[in-house]
Amino acid sequence: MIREYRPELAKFGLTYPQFLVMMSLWNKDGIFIKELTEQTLLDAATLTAILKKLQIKRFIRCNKSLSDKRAKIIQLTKAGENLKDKTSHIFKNMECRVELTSTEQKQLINTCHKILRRLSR
Amino acid sequence: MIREYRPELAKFGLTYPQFLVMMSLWNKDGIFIKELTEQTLLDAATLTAILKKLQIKRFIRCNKSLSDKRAKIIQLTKAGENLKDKTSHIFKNMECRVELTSTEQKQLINTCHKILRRLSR
DNA sequence: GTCAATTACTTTGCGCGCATAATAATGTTT
DNA sequence: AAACATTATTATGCGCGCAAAGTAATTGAC
Repeated sequence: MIREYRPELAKFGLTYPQFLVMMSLWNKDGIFIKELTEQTLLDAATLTAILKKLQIKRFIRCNKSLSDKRAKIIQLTKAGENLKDKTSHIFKNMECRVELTSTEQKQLINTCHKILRRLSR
Repeated sequence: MIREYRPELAKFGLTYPQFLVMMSLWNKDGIFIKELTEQTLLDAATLTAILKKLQIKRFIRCNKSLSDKRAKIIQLTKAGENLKDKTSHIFKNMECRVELTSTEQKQLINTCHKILRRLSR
């Protein structure tokens, strides 16, 4: 599925993991990297690299937090915000191509969560 | 799941993709890289790199085919064959940890195949 | 038989994914 | 207040995963 996302996302200069981060920020802007690792399940080291790329593309800004100087606050730029509507069709199209019933979708997500839970204890 | 396989596989000097290739060869030895790409769903370029590593570790041998000098035949060494029994517990342990009922397993595999089929047309 | 198209594989290059270790700021003990 | 542990993030290094381009051998068309 990630491979299939590639050509469409490439039109907006994004890879799938970068898209994941953007989706997380569209859902909640101005958060710490810590929170991003929880939302995306991406590793902190991986995120550092991805955020660097998104910064170069001017989709996000990273500033040191004043309350905790270790932490960084990740914020969308105007261009980053605008990307949300421009890319909203991509997920819908994939959902359509994959053609799972809502029951199948729920079952799949449910099974994956079950596996994750059992492995992480 | 791949991450969880890592520590156990590392004891035998294998990564998960390398293990995938070995499993394929345990199932059918002496095949072309072409057939390995179909069995493992790994890219040919990716396989080239993985096979190089397995060769260095002396688990496989690669020889040019006589009937078609473009193709390479991949064969298990004795050490490679022996690894099969030594590692047979690894998959079983994972199955046990994940604890899916056989219905859930079938559903999951079925759904994944469905997605693959629909994306590749 | 010759030449173009196809096929099997390799090379290169980039972006993760993650283990490990480092750095710097914050919390906690004593 | 000093020493230690913890936390947030970054740096380093290796192994894929895969697109794109390259090489060599084989097949197919004429």
